Order: sequence, then C-alpha cells, then structure tokens
Amino acid sequence: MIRSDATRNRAKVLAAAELVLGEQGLTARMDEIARRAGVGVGTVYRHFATKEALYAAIVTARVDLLLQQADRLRTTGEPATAFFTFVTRIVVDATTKKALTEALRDAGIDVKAGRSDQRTRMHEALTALLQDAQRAGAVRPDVDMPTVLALLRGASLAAESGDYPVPVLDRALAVLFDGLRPRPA
Amino acid sequence: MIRSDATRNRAKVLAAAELVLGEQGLTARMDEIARRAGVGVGTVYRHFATKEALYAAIVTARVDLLLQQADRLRTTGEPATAFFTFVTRIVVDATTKKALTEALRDAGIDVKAGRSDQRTRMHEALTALLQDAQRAGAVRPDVDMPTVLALLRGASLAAESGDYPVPVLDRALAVLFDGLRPRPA
DNA sequence: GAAGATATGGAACCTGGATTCCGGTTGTCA
DNA sequence: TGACAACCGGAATCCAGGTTCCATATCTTC
Repeated sequence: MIRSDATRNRAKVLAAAELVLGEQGLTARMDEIARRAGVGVGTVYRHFATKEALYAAIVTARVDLLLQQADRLRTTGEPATAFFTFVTRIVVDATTKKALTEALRDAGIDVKAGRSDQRTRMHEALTALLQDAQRAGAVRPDVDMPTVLALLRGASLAAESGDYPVPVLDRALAVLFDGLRPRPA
Repeated sequence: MIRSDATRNRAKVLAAAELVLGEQGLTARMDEIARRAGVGVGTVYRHFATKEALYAAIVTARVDLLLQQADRLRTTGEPATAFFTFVTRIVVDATTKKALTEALRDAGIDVKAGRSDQRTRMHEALTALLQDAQRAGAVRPDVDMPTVLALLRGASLAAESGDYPVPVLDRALAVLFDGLRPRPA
C-alpha cells in the first residue's frame, strides 16, 4: 500500500523539480530541488532513483503534452497554422524549460530508459504536420525533416539561453518562418 | 628569462587545448588536455592559472581571427556576399569549436577577464556587415542586430551539437538566409 | 661544467555535488 | 490504541575533477 503522504511528497518533488529544472537546466542541484519541495534529499531519492530518472520523468510528461497538442492541431484542419503554431509552441516552451530543450535533442528523447518511442512519436508528429503544410503550399517543398529539426533545435537552444527578450525571439522566428515559406516566384 | 622549453610547452598545451576543447567543449578535463599535450597537469597550470584562463586564451585568439576575416570581407566591396559569408563562417567554425560557440554567447565574450572589448568589436563588425548588406538591398531592412544575433546563435548552437551532417546544415542555413533576404514584393 | 634559476611531472589535496544510510516519524490497519 | 511497515530528513560517504606542492630534471650563464 502506498502511503498518502508518499504520493503527496512525490507530487511536491515533481513540481519543484519542474520549476528548478526549468530555471537552471541540467545543472540544477538535487538539494536545491529538495529544499524547494520542502523535503529532504533522501525523500527525493526515495521517489526517483537518480537525478537522471527525475529528469526523465519530467521530460517525458512534457513531451507527452506537446504530442497531444500536435494531435489536436493536426485535426484542426488548418495545415499551415498547425505547423507554424506547433513549431512556435516548442520554441516558446524552450524559453522556460531548459531541461526540456536539452532533451529535445533531435526531436525526441534518449534520456536512457526505453522512452525512446516518444522520440519516434515526436518525429512522426512533426513529419505529419510538415507534410500537410507542404501539401497546402504553406511551406516550400524542398525542405526536409532533418533540416526543419536542425532549425527548430537551433531556435530552441537560442530561446533556452534566455537572455533574449520575447520580441527579439518573435522577430527571429518570423524571419525563420519566412525562409520556410515558398518564394513567391 | 623565459626558458626555451617553456615556450615550447606553452605552445603544445595551447594546441592540445584547442583540439580537445573543440571536440568536447567546456567539459573537457584538464588532465586530458595535459595528456594530449604530452605534458603533466602541473605544466598546464604553470602556463595558465586556471581552466578558464586557458579557455579564454584560446577563444580570444579565435575571435581575433574571425574579426580579421570580417575586416577583410568588408573591404572586399561585395556587401551581400560579405555578410552571408561571414555568418556562414561563424557557424561553420562552431561545427568544430564547441568552446568557441559557448563563448560566442551574444556575439562576444565575457570569459571573465577584461577581454570584453572583443565583444564590442565583434558586435561592431557584424553591425557594419549587416548595414552594408541592407543598404545594398541584400537583406531585408526590418531585421535588427539582436534578431540576427539570436538567429546566428541558434544556428551555431545547432551546428555545435554536432550530430548534423554538413548538407543538412547547409540547407538549414539556406532557409535561414532566404528568410533574411527581402521578399520580392 | 658547476651553480642558480626556472620548469616539469604527477601524486596529494580540496571541493562541490550526487547518492547512500539509518535512527526517528507517521500513516495504516486491526 | 498498538504494532508495524512505509516514509522521512539530513548527516555521512563517495567520487570526479580542478588546483596545489615539491622533489627532481632542464636550461642558461659564467
């Protein structure tokens, strides 16, 4: 039987970790996370065998969220906005969630444990969105997934590094998107 | 009097460090650098007071090189190619020199010690190239330096992370450049 | 080629931070 | 409520890497 306080603490740790990891990325310290959760390090370790495991838990959850959004956008019918919105969302996410970006390396995760199916799923989701957008003539037909991924990753990394004010990021993204659109002959 | 073997070793350390830092970035270990230089750690420390100082020395040198190239390009007369070539050069550089990219944070250096004038110089060089290109109608007039820097940084970071084959990076850069060009009405 | 100054190698030391351990608490169940 | 298992906190332990130290080896100079 799992004790009630245990579940409660687990949640607190998760929440604190999400916060701290978002702020400091992979360099965040375990005791800092514990402190913010109002809990001892021991407790953190009781719930997550290792720092990496803790990260994995968080990243996994977040990626799942993104995947859901991708699905929803896809069924919205508007391929052009679906694609650009999703990409934007990823980048914006990166602004806050340092750890996520790290883990987003090549559109997925490889944070050890099996979870690599997420990587595939994310890849598939993006491919679908891209192809739809291309079919709709909203994205030039000659860019492929790897290229998009590289750009996306670059944007996320830049965003993640934090010292850019939002408007600058917006403008940068705008430029990038313009580059992705088909040239008007 | 500086002993001849001392200068020789200094050079060896510098060379090894440039190599190792290029490969592994800031996480490179001091003893690895020493090993590759065929020297003891003590010797490394005799020449560079601290890991950071060693990095600074290398980055400074490299940025100086880039600055020279910027100058040369600028006087070449072709504003459009000058700008795009320079940007490309920086990104390509990033492919090999992890440490550099790190340090290139917002177009400069702040690796502690004073050297921050390089930051200014790099910034000036880029601004000059950008403005020239804009005046020549090769870059849309509505992008500003911060935006370019953000994009540049993103590209460098992506490139730095290494797992992209050259052609992908080329294509990504092409897209980015297209975004920077003025839209043909 | 001897003396003194300067360098060298690399073992020892130190520090920050992850992980482990365990005496003391608290939730659960009868 | 009592007994016991599941949990807790956080001090102690471990470990990886940076940095220091110094006995020994190399220059340089006279």
